[in-house]
Amino acid sequence: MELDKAAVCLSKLGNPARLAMFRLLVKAGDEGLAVGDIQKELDMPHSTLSHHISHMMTSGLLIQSREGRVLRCRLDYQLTNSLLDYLMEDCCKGLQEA
Amino acid sequence: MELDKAAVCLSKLGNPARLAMFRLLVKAGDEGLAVGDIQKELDMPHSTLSHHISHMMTSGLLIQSREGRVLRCRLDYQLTNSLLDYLMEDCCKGLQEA
DNA sequence: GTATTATTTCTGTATTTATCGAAATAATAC
DNA sequence: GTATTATTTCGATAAATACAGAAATAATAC
Repeated sequence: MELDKAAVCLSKLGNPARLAMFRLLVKAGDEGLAVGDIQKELDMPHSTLSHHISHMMTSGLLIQSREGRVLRCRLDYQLTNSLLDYLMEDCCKGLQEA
Repeated sequence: MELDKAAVCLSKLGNPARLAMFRLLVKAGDEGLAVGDIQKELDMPHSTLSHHISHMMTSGLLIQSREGRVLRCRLDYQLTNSLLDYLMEDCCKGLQEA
């Protein structure tokens, strides 16, 4: 992963409401959660929640798919893992590039 | 780790300049880096760099120690690992608390 | 068609964060 | 003591982000 991409993802996760949402989705796993389910857990105005969801989508960490009237949210686990790997990449190898 | 603590750490890492600094320190390992070394790599005004360093310190991810005229920066690897662990904790276990 | 449910988009305001020059502090050298 | 080096703190301005009410869209049910 590139630094700028990682920074965007981390900045999105760095908000308590969005991190709480992320944690719910981690627990939910591949099934994901409907926006309404997230709303029930986090209890915030619709517009605020939706704003946070759209932040998460622009980072790519969250993927939405419509199921009738319901929008279901899932994490992109591959991207999530790339992000976590990136943080510790080349640990303790020293500063020289390559 | 608690959600709010994790959110603070992630928000600090979510800035490109600070993430670049974090990555340098990951590569540097236990030796860490002097502020001046970081400055050389990142090339930004002293005051801006110092501001970012102080952000990293308030999160606890970065620890400074004085060595004569030089301030040396190291990562708190234990905290860093707790943060990474926290993100994926209880993955796919479902939403019920416990 | 109208009503209901689920969710987003719009729009504005409040708050936080980023940036950086100039002045200040801390340590060593002379 | 003065000078030099390393780094921070202060203070101001610019930019980004968060928040939430009201209106809009999308899908289903009737």
